[in-house]
Amino acid sequence: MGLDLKPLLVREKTQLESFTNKVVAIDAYNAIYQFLAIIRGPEGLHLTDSQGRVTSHITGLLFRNINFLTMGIKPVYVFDGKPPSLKSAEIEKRKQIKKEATVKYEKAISAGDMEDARKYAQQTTSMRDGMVEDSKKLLDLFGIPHIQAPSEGEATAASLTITGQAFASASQDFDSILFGAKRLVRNFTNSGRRKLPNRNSYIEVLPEMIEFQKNLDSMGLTRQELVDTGILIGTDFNPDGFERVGPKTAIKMIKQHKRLEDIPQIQEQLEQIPFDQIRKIFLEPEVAKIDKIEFGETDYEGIVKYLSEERDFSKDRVETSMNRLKKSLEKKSQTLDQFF
DNA sequence: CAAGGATA
DNA sequence: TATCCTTGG
Repeated sequence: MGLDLKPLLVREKTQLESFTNKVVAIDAYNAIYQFLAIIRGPEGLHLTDSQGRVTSHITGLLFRNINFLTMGIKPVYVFDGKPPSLKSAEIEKRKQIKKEATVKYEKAISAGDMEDARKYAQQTTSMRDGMVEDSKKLLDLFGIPHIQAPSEGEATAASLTITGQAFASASQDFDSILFGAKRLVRNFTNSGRRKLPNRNSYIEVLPEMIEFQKNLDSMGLTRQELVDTGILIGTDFNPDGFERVGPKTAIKMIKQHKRLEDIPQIQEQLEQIPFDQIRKIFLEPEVAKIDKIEFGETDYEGIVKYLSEERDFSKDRVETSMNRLKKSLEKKSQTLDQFF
């Protein structure tokens, strides 16, 4: 599960419109994963093409990017590279959860409980061969740039906000803040409704902005202290955190003692944790250095062709959406022309 | 998730 | 017209 910084952060409601003309570095895995988890048929199975290849992530990317481009938002997708070796415990943990979810899914199916089936199917979500390639191919057709991070994608996304090449980084995970992202935007989508895990009740989910400096100020911490606070709570690199330490206790400890080494009550546990290496992952992350982010032209026909001919999307449906995008951009450039 | 038809 | 519900592949 990610890092539970939520209770400590100032999160401000925002809207997609305030990102017009801004470059936003999107955590590609995070976005694709979300699509894979949520875009499913009635029994919890993915959408697929006639060859049985999953297409849920492509559907998600198609419509979301149409919306971004329509609004003049400039998305840049950042893909994960090789995870730091310290992440292996967390990765193993996630695998185990998926394994258990698979069993529960099958049980729910044979019991005929479709609601449960869906729930557990979502938890089995995993990235398969080809999905990254599919996604990159679609982005290329859109003319949307994508960046390969050497290691954690969030680290590279954060660095783009620091160099000023991106206005914000978009992800659901709070790790971005430890990586120093100037702005993190969560729920970077415009559909407000999201169903609660349990019942058929819905809640409004709006984009929210988390500003780095504002948060350091409000917490009264330096970035180093924030990273130590994160380690106390538990990061992907020490997923279990510390016993009986949650967000509130963590920040209290750091405020009082400033650094992990100086908190008396955790010294025994601290010996088991490579905290210095974890600090380094967040404070001196390995990131891609990018000269200039280049946006290309959208190949409208190419997108229709790829999706309808190769992935069995309805040609009509894709065409309608692409035409709407084209029209809206033409209109925009016309009003701009009139201006000059 | 996002679109679009159904519904009131 | 605004919200609900189903569908997409």
